[in-house]
Formats: sequence, structure tokens, C-alpha cells
Amino acid sequence: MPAPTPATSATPARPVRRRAGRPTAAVLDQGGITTAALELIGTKGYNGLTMAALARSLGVAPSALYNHVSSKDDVLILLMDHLAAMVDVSAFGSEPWESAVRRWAWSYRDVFSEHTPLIPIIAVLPVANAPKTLAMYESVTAGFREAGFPEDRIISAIVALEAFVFGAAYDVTAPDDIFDAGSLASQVPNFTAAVDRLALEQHDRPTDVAFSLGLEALISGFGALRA
Amino acid sequence: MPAPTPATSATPARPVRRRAGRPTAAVLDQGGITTAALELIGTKGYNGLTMAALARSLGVAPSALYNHVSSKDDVLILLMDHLAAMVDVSAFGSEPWESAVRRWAWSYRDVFSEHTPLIPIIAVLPVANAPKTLAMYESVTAGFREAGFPEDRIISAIVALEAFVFGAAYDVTAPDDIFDAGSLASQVPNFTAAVDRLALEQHDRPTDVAFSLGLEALISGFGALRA
DNA sequence: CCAATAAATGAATGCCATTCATTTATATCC
DNA sequence: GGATATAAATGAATGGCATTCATTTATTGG
Repeated sequence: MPAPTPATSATPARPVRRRAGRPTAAVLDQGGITTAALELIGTKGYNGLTMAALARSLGVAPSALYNHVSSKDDVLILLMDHLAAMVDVSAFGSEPWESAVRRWAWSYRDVFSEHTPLIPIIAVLPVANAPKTLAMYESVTAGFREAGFPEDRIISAIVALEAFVFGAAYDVTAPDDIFDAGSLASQVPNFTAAVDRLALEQHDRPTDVAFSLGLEALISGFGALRA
Repeated sequence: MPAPTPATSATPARPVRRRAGRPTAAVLDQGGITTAALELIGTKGYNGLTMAALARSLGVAPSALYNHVSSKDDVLILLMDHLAAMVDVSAFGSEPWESAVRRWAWSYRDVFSEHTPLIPIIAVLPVANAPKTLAMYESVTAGFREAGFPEDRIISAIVALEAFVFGAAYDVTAPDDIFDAGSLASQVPNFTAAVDRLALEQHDRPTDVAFSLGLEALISGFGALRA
């Protein structure tokens, strides 16, 4: 990619009142749209990600976006594929299987916990539409195979790990008092006791404790399948 | 043939042109709204669940709904709490811990796989706002405690299991060809080989294989924690 | 040089959730 | 038993949103 993408700078890009017609160089492309969307999400959150706001941040009319993406869902697909490339798969091939899976899963969860609105999309999107996501799967699959994982179970294991990762990504965004039963506490004594007991442990991130617990169970359970 | 009784019946409930003013008996309540929404979702899916369509199915003006719910999100919360009550927790207390967890998790996944749009809501909603969900947690917690599970880890284990269940619920709705790399297949040989290898197994539900694999790993990993 | 094309504009369009003033039967209070 | 407050409905806005379309025009390829 020789041409550096324009219009992705931090400048708000006020309505530039560009004339219509084919410009000297294209103002927009999918890469620029993706990074602008990412920046917008960073400042305004997913509620602030509207086609109008996205266009404004690029100094362009909303309808102009549709020359490069077919819908807002298309923007979300670009985003999620971009994020997939940020997931750390580097440990596969350089570290033992257990720690490689561990690094991958933690990284995967951390990346998507900031982008939970994309989870419903990535969870059901055919991989053919997401090349970087596909590349991630390739690295992970190769790592499983090299570690002696039975080939007919590799995909199932990855799918299971991914399911756990996506669900855990939501947990990260949950409010701290999510398990506070409030006025109903007396009606659910076992639950309340268990919640209180966990609180006594004084973990800085209860969410991380649950993630670690589940992940280690999956790793040791799956690890037993290896040759 | 206009049915005289509106609300929650199977009839489409045409605009009944009711007069304004306080009626003899309330036409609407949260229970009726919930079951009407459920029926609407069953026929038109979640895209068909609009406040206007919901009101029409109840034979009422859209604005009338706001006397009983504060927003559409409120409707979704009612729905998900209703669904939580359909999850099978009956095995806790009557069966060994392993099979009780198994029954609960499969049931939980099956219920929410038909209602994935509710997952982002239930995953982060404080339990105080969802009494039936809370009741489910109480049953599960009691089951863990009676099985000798260390009390300070009960909540973490449930959270981890739930995360897995939610992620797996999405998988159920994914298209069958989700792992078909298409024209990119040659660039991801390990992945493609693993996918083909799984396909050879001829499972009727590949999704169920992955769910079972992950669930059994979690059950045996967590089971080891018991006294 | 001319025709086709790519990439922009801005003005609709239609859907959707939500709000508000208004109406009126019923319930409550004196 | 009459006045009054209240609950629950109506229908007409309102504003936000994604998306479409006719139009414009600089560039590119034959």
C-alpha cells in the first residue's frame, strides 16, 4: 500500500464544502473509513458511531460513504476484521501450547471487550468475508496441529474457546454491582452468601478471576486430548 | 371475523379504535406485553419487534405501551427475565452435580440461542432488575454449595459457565458454511485442512460437538475443585 | 477527442422510538 | 353523593437514523 491514507488525522474535519464530481485523488477508502470509525468509537462510543458522524469526521457527505461500503453493517465488518489483526497469536510456534493458548485467549478477550457490539457480528460472519480473521484462525490452527492436537477436533476446540472468550468479553463491561440483589437479597440466601464471600477476597478484577478459572479448565481439559 | 377479546390472543388484533380515557379494565400489563412480544418474535423475528408492531398486536396505540414500560429496552429486559424462568434448573438437588450442570447449561444455551439479541442485555444487567434470573442463580448456587463446591469460587465458576453458554448460543445461529474460506482457502492450509477433517466426521450438529467438548472440559475442571 | 467511469453532493424517503397534550372512566376522599 | 385525582388510553408531533437517487464533474482509456 504505497498511498498513505488521508483524512484519518485527529482533526475534526469541518464541512469542507467540496464540490461534486470526481476529485483529483479519492478522499475515501475502506482503510480510512475503518480508522475514522475506530477513532470515533474511541471518543464517542458505539452510540456515536452513525453514518452521519462518520462522514463528518471524514469531511464528507454521508452518501459518499456508500461508494465504498454497502451498509453500516459493512463498516462493522471492516472494524471487526481490523480488530482480529490486533489479537496476539505470536506465541503459537514460539511457546508451549498451553501458554500460547493462554496468551491468545487473554488478548482476544481484551481486544473485544472494548468492542462488544461487534461480537454478534463476528460470531456468525462467514470467514470468507474477513481475511484478517481468517489469518488469525490459520495461526491458531497451525499451533494446535504442531502441538499434536487431533486434527478432527481442532476446529471444535477453537470454537469452544472462542465462545468462552466472547461471553467473557461482555463480562468485562458489566457494572461492578451486577450481582447486588438489592431488596431481593433475603429471598436468595445461597446466592447472596456466595457473592459476599467472593467480595471478601478483595480481587481488583473479579471478572479476571472468572476468566482465568474457566480458561485454565478449558486448557487442561483440551490439553489432555493431545497426542 | 373480528375477535372481541384483544391482547395476547393469536388473532392479529386489528386497530380496534378504542376511545381515549381510562377503560373499564386495563388492556395492557407487563405480562401481556411480554407474551405478545414473544409471539411477535416467534413469527417475525427480532427485526419485526418494533414498538409499533407490538402495539398493533395488542390492539393499542404505540404510545399506550409507555404507560407500562419505560422504553423498548425495558421490553427486552422483561423478555429476558421471562426466558430465564424457562431454563431448566430442576436437576440441581435431584441429580449429581455433573449432570445437573450439564442439564442446566444445555437448556440455558438452547433457550438463548433463539434469542441472541437479548444476550448483550442479560450479560450486563444487574440482577436486581430481573427477579426470575435471580431465582435461577439461587438454584444453581445452592446446587454448587450442596455439591461441596468451595464457596469463594461459586460465583466465578457460574460466571465462567455463563460466558461459555452465551458465546455458544451465538454459534447455534451461525450459517453452516461459516468456515468456508472460499477463494482464500489456499492461503490458510492448516485451517482448511482442519475444517475439512471435521466435515468428514459427518456430525449433524457441529455446533453441538464444540459445545459438548467445552462444557465437559469446564465440568471436569471445576469438578476437581470440590471438597 | 470523446465516452465511460469513479466519486463526490444534497435532497428526499421511510422507519423507528419516544414525547406530549388531551380525553375520560374509574377510584378515592370528604 | 359529589368533587377530585388518577390511570390508561388516543393521535399528532419530533428528531434521529440509514439508505437511495438524480446530478455533477474530473479523470481515464480507447
